[in-house]
Amino acid sequence: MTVVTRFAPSPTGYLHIGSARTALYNWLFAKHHAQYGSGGRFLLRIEDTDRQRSTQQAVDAIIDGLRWLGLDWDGEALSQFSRIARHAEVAHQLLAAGNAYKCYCTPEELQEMRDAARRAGRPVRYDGRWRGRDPAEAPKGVDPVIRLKATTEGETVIDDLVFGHITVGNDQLDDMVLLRADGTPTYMLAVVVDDHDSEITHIIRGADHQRNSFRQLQIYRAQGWQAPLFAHLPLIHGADGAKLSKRHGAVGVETYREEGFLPEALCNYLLRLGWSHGNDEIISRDQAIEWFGLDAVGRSAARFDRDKLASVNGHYIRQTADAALVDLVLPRLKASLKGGFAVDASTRLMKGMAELKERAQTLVELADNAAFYAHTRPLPMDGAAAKTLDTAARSRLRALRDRLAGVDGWSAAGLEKATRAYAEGTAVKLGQVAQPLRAALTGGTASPGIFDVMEILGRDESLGRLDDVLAAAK
RNA sequence: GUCCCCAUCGUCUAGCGGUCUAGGACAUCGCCCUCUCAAGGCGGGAACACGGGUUCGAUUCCCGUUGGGGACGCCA
Repeated sequence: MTVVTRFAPSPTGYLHIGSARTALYNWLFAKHHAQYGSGGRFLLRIEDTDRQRSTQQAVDAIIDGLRWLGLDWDGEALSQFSRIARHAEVAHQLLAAGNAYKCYCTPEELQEMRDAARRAGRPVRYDGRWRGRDPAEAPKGVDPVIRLKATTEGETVIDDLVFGHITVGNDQLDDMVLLRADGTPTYMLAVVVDDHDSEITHIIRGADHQRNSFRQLQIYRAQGWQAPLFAHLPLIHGADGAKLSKRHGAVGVETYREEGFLPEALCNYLLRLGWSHGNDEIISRDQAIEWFGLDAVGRSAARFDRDKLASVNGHYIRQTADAALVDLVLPRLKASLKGGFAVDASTRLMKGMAELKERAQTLVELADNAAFYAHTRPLPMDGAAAKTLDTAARSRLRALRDRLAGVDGWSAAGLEKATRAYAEGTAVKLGQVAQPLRAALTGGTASPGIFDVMEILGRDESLGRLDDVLAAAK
């Protein structure tokens, strides 16, 4: 049997980090079955029936996010809105079959009903007052909604692929609205119809949909349709243990992209957040496809830990080819350095990347650390660097300057040798010379090995930067 | 309030009755390396929520308590 999964986001303006994980799991599940089972497809459907919220930009944000993460879908993305006629058709079938009925309650009446229930400590739900009522009693001028005539006795059980048996009494499920007064379908109806028509076999979605699944199951039953299998994913929480939302800060995938996280790293982190394969932490996409299964998905909610994400990102940065990192970092540097962007920045970055990438957890950090390579003279000094360049340090640099200038070939090894010889000759620790050098050449107090830096900068640039500092001292 | 679900280090997790004096990763602390910062190596501290069962034996199974989360829309 071919597995068919889907990701069905509603366009809210960004791809939520939790939705991204849901998409990833659906994608992996389908890919796994495509490669190691008897077939798998992953579909994308945009739940855009709420016309107010659904803008093209919001849809684009989701699609961009998925593309960036490398989660491709089979076929065209389906617009749920394009299928409202079909949804209405099913609602009317349900009505004709006696599995649904018209309800003439006004929104105010429903609100009162809920308030009263809450006050009395009763469960808050529709009391079914139009369930058996004669439509002849319908009030004038009120357009009815169509509600499902839900089963009231017994219980509904889901054999959840991650939670196991979950049960709810049918008396807990009320007669939900299928078709609004204006004739448009509700989410509850549209999802079921679309999932059925698309022949979805596995619905993998957040645990916040658990209750919806029970209710939707009743629609499948009423239509005599075979229901798909359900797998609910524990939610991702913020540091405070509550469902991850805007108030927790960055919640959209594109924010992480801007903050310099690699898509592979984000996917790896998200994969491990709620799913495990023994003690494996860094898992390639191919391995993930091979190993992924719903049985290893955890059942408790996980807190989003940015530090761990950053650590994983650091791993991926170190794994990424130098040239690719240069391409990623160059635009960031051009934007931040503006006019101070040196012509041979790209060449220097390429040479220095191997050492640079050991020292960064994000592309933002990488760009910051690489800025001294890309900057034109004179280099700006940060506070600590300026402090390092005190009178004593400057005089040492002045003495060292010509020795360096005399080094044949300007290689890191030769420069180091000359510097060490100078330090030994003047009974000064290497650090007392190397740190001022670092400050003068990079404008900071932390950098890759300073002799490598000098080699990459080249003789003219290095000496020039040194002279800038020495001249400023006069 | 009603219903559903969850429960191992600070965090993510391994564990699927005895292999547990509970393993890994992130974070944290210390040491090594060292021209700085990283990376890397070594090491330390840190958890089975509680109470009952079941069993020869429970982190693992069952029940309860406590704690936490989610859902209760003519939103999706």
